This record gives sequence, structure tokens and C-alpha cells, in this order.
Amino acid sequence: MPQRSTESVDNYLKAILTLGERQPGRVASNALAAHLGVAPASVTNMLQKLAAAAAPFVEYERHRGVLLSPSGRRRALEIVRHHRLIETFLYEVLDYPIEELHEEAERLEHFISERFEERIAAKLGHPTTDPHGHAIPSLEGEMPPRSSMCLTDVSEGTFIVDSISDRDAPTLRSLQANGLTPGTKVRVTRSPSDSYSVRIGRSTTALDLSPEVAREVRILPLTK
Amino acid sequence: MPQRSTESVDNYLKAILTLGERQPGRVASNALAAHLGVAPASVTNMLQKLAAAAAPFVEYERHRGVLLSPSGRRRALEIVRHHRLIETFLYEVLDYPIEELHEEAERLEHFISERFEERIAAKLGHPTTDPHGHAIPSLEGEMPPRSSMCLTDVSEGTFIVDSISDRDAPTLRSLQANGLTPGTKVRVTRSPSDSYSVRIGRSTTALDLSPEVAREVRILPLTK
DNA sequence: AGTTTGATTTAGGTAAACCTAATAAGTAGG
DNA sequence: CCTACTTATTAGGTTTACCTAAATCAAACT
Ligand SMILES: [Mn+2]
Ligand SMILES: [Mn+2]
Ligand SMILES: [Mn+2]
Ligand SMILES: [Mn+2]
Repeated sequence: MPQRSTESVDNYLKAILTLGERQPGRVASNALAAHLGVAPASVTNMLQKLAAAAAPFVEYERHRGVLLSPSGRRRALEIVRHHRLIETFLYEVLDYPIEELHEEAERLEHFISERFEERIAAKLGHPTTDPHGHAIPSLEGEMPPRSSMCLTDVSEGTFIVDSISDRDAPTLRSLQANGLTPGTKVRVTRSPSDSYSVRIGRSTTALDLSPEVAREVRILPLTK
Repeated sequence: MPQRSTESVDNYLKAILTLGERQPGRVASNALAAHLGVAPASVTNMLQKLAAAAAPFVEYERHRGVLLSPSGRRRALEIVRHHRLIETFLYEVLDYPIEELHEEAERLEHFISERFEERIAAKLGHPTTDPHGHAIPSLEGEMPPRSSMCLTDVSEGTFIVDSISDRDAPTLRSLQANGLTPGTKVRVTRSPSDSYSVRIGRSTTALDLSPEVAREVRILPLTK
């Protein structure tokens, strides 16, 4: 039987996927607890349950963290697909402000049907990235590996903005207002005050981004 | 604090509203249990909890059923508004087949935000009826009383189709396929086999509806 | 009034998903 | 190699929303 999963299980799987991408290898209980905002004990509990299932979503060993099984990965990518399609839909079709996309998608991703998914994907012309610049996993559960790097990991140069984290609403809002959106070309220099000075396109003024804000921005080398 | 409610609570409130409309007066636990598909004991439990809250959604007395409080009624109408707006949206914007509207709306009605509600209402031009012909409660929680009657309650005559129940997918599908939709003019005669013979518009052929199917259809006197 | 019946409530439990506090396991520095 | 620290697990609750089985209540019938 095709395994069922609850909202909570889905959130664990998504968190394991995300953290496992951030640094490959097994994902620690504590990291999951912090990411999910639950107590470490709750994570241990859940991982034991998930690993003990008939066809487990995860591979777990006491004290050494957890990995997604192929079917766990599949499910996680399915939810990420829902999330990003919903964000795109809210933005393109329902004219949501950019900073409200994430919260709504975070809830709805668990409750839409396959038909809903299929219909919004069709309506949007089967998009491959969401409004934040993140890749949308395909229906088959494929997602290209991320080749961008964090703005805080470069010193200076000219780049294309790849994506902006969807998690911090005020930052999203202000970057959007200042024209810093995925796809824009930027020239980056370091300010003395260890902030990041970003000149957008060929504009004369520059944005000054704090390290906290810069950490939310990912960029790609300019391959002209 | 503005009372919060869970998916389950919302479903109880909606059921109380629906059954209370069907026949005015207090709603019996058993009727709720049947409608919600849970055990009668579960209903009693829930009603006691609901009635014991600080600002209760219901007024409940042992052995004599339950009534919505004003705030309970408000909440129930809010969920019905979500349901019917979602159905309309799925039908008009996402081109869902008519028989798939209800199930999706039944789930999503609990999880959309006020922003989502507002946006789909705007996109649809603030509709007042859903694709099944049911009135959509206003933002302020007003809904006109139903003046239509059940097709099984009339003998013969010419009418306008008011609405078709959204609950029975196959019936919906076949009535839709045969052109029996809200707003159409129909001439009704009783067949010998105690079914209902319905001529749509000025067509020459007639549909033969079993009593079970006829019960799903509501009509209005033709006010030319 | 006494009895039967059907509706309803009480009692006692289960399953998910959390929690806190206490314990144990790994990892490193002295 | 042993202690201190960090990380993770176990133990023992809680809450929500269900369940079944066993009372109890109210209404209807002789
Ligand atoms: Mn998001
Ligand atoms: Mn899907
Ligand atoms: Mn419906
Ligand atoms: Mn609403």
C-alpha cells in the first residue's frame, strides 16, 4: 500500500531533506529539533517511529542521526513541490505580496490534492522556479542540485541573484522593494562596516546589506 | 481572546448549522453523530467541551440537544463561506470537474487564511452563489434563508433549478452532463414508476430522475 | 405504574504528537 | 584514562479526538 503520512511526518521529512542538503551526511536529532521548533525528545520519538514502519521513510541509528530512504526523499520532494507551486500560484495568480507566500504555502502544502497540484502547475505553464528563485522539483521527484552560493561566501564581483530565502518576511519585503529579485545582475563590494554593498544593474546608488540580510541571498557567477 | 477552533470543532459547528437549518430547533447528538460519521459518545464529549468553554460556541443541555451560540453561528458561516468560495474558485479558475469540487473544498476550508479568502473572492468578483447554486455567506456572516424546495416536494409544474446537492459525485456528474444545472428552467411531471420526469428548457426529450436523485435537486417557482 | 426501547451519556481506552526531567552515550581536554 | 561537556535517549506526562461497552434517561405502551 502506498504509505500515508501526516502533516507532522511530512514536516520531519522536509526538514531532513533541507538539513541534509545544507551539509551532506546524516542529520542530527538536535539540528532537527532546532529547525522544527520542537524538543529533542520529540524528534527521537518520531524518528524511532518513522524508522520502525513497514516501509520506512528514514534510516536511523541511535546517536548517529538520520537519513532519508528513497521513498522518504520522494515524499519530501513531493511536499517541496507543493510548497513552491503554491507560492508561485499565490504570487502569479492571486497577487499575494511576496512576504506572505511562505506562511500560506507552509500550511497548504499538506492539504492540496494531486489534482490541485496538477491544475495550478498547468495554469502556471509548469514553472521550474518559484518567486524566490528556488527550483521546483518535477512531478517525477527530480530537482537539480543547487549550484549557487551564499552572498556571504564571496568577496567582490559581479553576479546574478539566484534566490532569496523565503523565511524572513521583512527582509524579503525590503529586498523586493529595492529591486533585489532573482535574476537581477548585481555588483558586490564589501563596505568597511563589514556589510555588503550591492549595486543593482547599472544604477548609481547601492544597497547596503547587513551580514544577516546578506545570508538570505544566494548568487551565481555571471556567465555572460 | 478571539476564540480559536480546530478542524474538528469547525466540522461540528458546520454540522449543527446544517442540521439546524434542515429542521429548526435543537439538534440531537445522534443526528450529529450520523452526519459526521462518528460515534454518538464522541459527539457528547465534544458538545460538553464546546459548551464548557469560556465563550462557548454552543448552548447545550443534556438529553435535549444543542444550539449554536451567536459566535458559533458566525464561525460556522465563516467555514461555509470558505467552502463555497473555494468550490467556485476551483470550478471557475482551475477548471475542476463539478463532481470534484466538494471533496477538495471540504479539506481546504479549514486551512486557508483570511487573505486567501479575500483574494479568491476578489478574483471571482465577489460571487453570491457557488457552482451548485448554494448561497455564499457574506463576509459579515449573513446568508439569505433558503426559499427553494426539494424537487420531491412538488407534484408537477414549471420551475427554475435552484441548486443541486454537492455531496453525491456521480449524481452531480450525470445531472451536469444532461444539462440540469442551477438556473435552468424545467418542466416536471411525475412518471408512473414514481420517478420524476424533467424536461429541460424547451427540449423535446425528458430526463427521468429516480426519487434518490430528485432529492438532490432543489427548485424555485418560476417567477416570470 | 411498570416495562420496553431508543437515544444519550459515562467510563475507560487508544493513538498522535507534543512536553519536561532524568539518564545515558559519545567526545575531548587534561 | 578519566572527568566535563554536549548530545541524544528514555521515562513519564498532557492534550485532542476518536473508540467500545456499560450505564442511564426519557418517552411511549400496556
Ligand atoms: Mn516558502
Ligand atoms: Mn503532489
Ligand atoms: Mn461542497
Ligand atoms: Mn475567512
